[in-house]
Amino acid sequence: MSTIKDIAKKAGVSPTTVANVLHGKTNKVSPATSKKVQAIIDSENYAPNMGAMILVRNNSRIIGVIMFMKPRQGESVLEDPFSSAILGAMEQEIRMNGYYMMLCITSDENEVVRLSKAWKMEGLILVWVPGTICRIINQSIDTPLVYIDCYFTDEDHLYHNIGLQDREGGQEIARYLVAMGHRSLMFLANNVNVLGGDPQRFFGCQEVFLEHGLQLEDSSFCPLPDNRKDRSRFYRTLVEQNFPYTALVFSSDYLAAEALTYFKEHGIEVPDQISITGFDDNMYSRLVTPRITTIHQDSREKGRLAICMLMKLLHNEEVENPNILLPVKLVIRESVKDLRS
Amino acid sequence: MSTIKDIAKKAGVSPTTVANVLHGKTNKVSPATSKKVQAIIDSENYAPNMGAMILVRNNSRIIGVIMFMKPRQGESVLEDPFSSAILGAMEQEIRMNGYYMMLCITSDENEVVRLSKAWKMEGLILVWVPGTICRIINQSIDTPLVYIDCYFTDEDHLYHNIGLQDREGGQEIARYLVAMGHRSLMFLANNVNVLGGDPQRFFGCQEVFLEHGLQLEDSSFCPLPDNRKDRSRFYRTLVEQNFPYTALVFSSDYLAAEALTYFKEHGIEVPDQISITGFDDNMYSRLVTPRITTIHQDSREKGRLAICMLMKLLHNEEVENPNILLPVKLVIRESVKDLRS
DNA sequence: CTGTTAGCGCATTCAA
DNA sequence: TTGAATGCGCTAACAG
Repeated sequence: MSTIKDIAKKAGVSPTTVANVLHGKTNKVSPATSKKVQAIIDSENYAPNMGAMILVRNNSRIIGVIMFMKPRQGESVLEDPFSSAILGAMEQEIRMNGYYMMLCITSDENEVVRLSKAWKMEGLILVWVPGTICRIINQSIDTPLVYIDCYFTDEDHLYHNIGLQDREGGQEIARYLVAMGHRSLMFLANNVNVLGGDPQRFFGCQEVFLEHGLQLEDSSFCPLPDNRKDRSRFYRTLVEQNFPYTALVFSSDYLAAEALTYFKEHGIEVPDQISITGFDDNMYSRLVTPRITTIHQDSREKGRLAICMLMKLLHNEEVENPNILLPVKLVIRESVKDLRS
Repeated sequence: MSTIKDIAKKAGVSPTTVANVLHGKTNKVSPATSKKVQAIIDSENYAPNMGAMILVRNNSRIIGVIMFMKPRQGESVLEDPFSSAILGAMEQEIRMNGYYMMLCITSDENEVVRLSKAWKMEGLILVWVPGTICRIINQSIDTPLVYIDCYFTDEDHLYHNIGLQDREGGQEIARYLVAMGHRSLMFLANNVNVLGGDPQRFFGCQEVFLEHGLQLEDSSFCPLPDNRKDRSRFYRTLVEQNFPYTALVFSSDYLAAEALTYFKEHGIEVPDQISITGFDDNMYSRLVTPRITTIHQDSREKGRLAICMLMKLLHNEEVENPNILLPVKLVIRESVKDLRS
C-alpha cells in the first residue's frame, strides 16, 4: 500500500530520488542515499501502482491472450490438451519476460478491441480467429498482434502468425489411408470456422485423393457439434448408418479419442469396423486402445514461439518470418485397418 | 484512444456530463444531451482507461488466478485436465461477472503479494497452496481470497476454500480395494506439498486399513516426480521390483492413465499383474483400457463455486459456509483385480 | 441540468 | 545530487 511518496517521507528524501533508486539510475543518486532508500523500499515491500503506470506511460505490460471461441456450456476449450499446452507455454514465457497475462475466452471481436484499449495492452495473442475477424481486429488495434493457427483472407495487413503445415498434415493422413487401401473418408472438424486449419487439412486430403484418381466430395467435411452430448448423438447416427466411410479423419486427438471410446463402449471394433485417425499427437492418442494414428505437432512450441515473436515486435526487433508454419509428421499406430488384403 | 475529454469536446459539453452519460445517471442529464453524447461515445468506440480507473477508485476489477506450482520444464500443470477444467470454469464466471482474469502460475508467495498489490486486484483465487504459505498470504493481502484444494495449518485466519472430501475419497478407494481382497497398496501422490489433499487421501486409506486390522505404513505414501521423464524412470523401477504391492493408488487420473499406458507398453497386464486406481474421474480414466476405477469429483464446479464465493465476498454478502467440501463418489471400472478367488 | 476542479501515484522535465 | 512541478484519464464533490 505504500507509495513512492510514503517511502520518500520515511527516507527524508524527495519522491524523485526514490523513483531514481527504483529505476536503478545509480548515477543520479549518491550510494549512501541509494542504500538507505533501498532498505526502506524493501522493508515496506513496495509495489508500484500499475494504474499510475498505465496512466503515465500509456502502456501496461499486459499481454492479452484471447482464445477466440464461443463459451460452451459445461465444457471449456481448455479441456483439449492442445489448448492447455499452448496456454501453459505462453504463461511461462510471458511471466519470464516480465509481462502479465490476461486471459479471455470469447468470440466477440468488439470485446477483444475494448479489452485491449481499456487495459492499454502491449500486445495480444489471438488463437483460432476467423480470417474475416482478423481483418477487423488488425484494423482496430494498433499494438503488436500475433495469431496462432489463423488463416487470413486479405493482403491489406501484415499478419503475424504461428501456424502449422495443416494442408501437409491432411495430405500425410490421406496418403497413408490411400496406401492402406482406403478409398473414402469422412473428415470430422472440431471447429465451425470455415477458414481455419481444419478446411486446410481437408483440402490436403482432397488433393491426395485427386492425385490417386479418387474423389473426395466437399460433403465429406463435417464440423462436429460444440458440446459433448450432441457429439455423442452424432456418433450414434454414424453407428446406425453403419459407417458409409471406411475411415473417420478427426481434426484432433481429443475428438478422435472421444469417438473411439464411444464406439468401443457400443461394441464397435476399431479399426476392424471403422478406421480412425487423429491430429496433434498428444496424450489422448497414446492412451486409448488401439492407439491412434495421428499427425504430430508441437503445441507447446507454438505457444512459446508466439510469445517470442510478440516480444520481438514489442522490442522493435526484426521478425524474419511473420508466418511460421511448424512441421507435421505422421505417427503410425494401430487405429487404421489395412484394407489391401 | 479517445478520452472523456475528447468526447466532451466533440459533443460541446463538459467531461462530467459525458461521465454521467457513461454511468447511466439519466436523472442528471437531459435526454437530448444524453442521446447526442451517447452517439459520439458509440461512434468513437470509447473504452475507459483502466489505469485511471485503478488510480481513482483504487481497485481494478481484476481477479488474480494463481496456480501455485513450480514452473516445470516441458510440461504445464494445465495439461492435467483437472486444472484446465477448473480454469475454464473460472474464466467463464469471471468474465460473466464483469471482471478480468489475470493468470499466474508460480510458487513464489512474494510474487503473488506483489502482483495483487501492484494491480490492486479485487480478489484472488489460489489453487493448491501449502497451508504455511496460505498463512503468509492471508497476512499480506487484505482483499478477498478464495482457495481451492488447500488445507490450512492455523486458526488465526478465516480461510475461504473450495475443497473436496479428500479423506473420504481415500477411504472409498481403500474400502473397495480391501473388499476386493487387497492387503497392501502404494499411494502415488501428484504433489510434493506435504499438507495438501494427497496426504488426506492417504490418511483415508490408512484409516480403512486400520479398521480392517491391516497396516498401511507411512512409507507407502510416495510423491511422484514433477516431470514425465523422471516418472517414466520411476515406473520402470516399479516394474523391475516386480510390484511389491498389489495395487497402485494414484492421486489423479492423469497420472494413473500415464502409468497404466507405460505398463501396457512394457508388457505388464493391468489389472492382472498390478491393480491401479485413479482420482478425479475425467476423460483420462475412461479413455484407457482397462478403464480406471476412480473417485469422481466435479472439477468445473470447483472453479464455478470458487468464483461465486469470491463474488459474495466482493459484494459483502454473507458466505454461509467458508469451507465447502464437494462430495466424492467411487466409480468402479476394470482396473482393479479381484483377489478373493 | 451542466461545468469546474482537485487529486489518485507515478515518471519526467526543469530548477536549484 | 536532490526537489518541485506538471500531467496522464478519470471520478466525485462542489459550484453555478
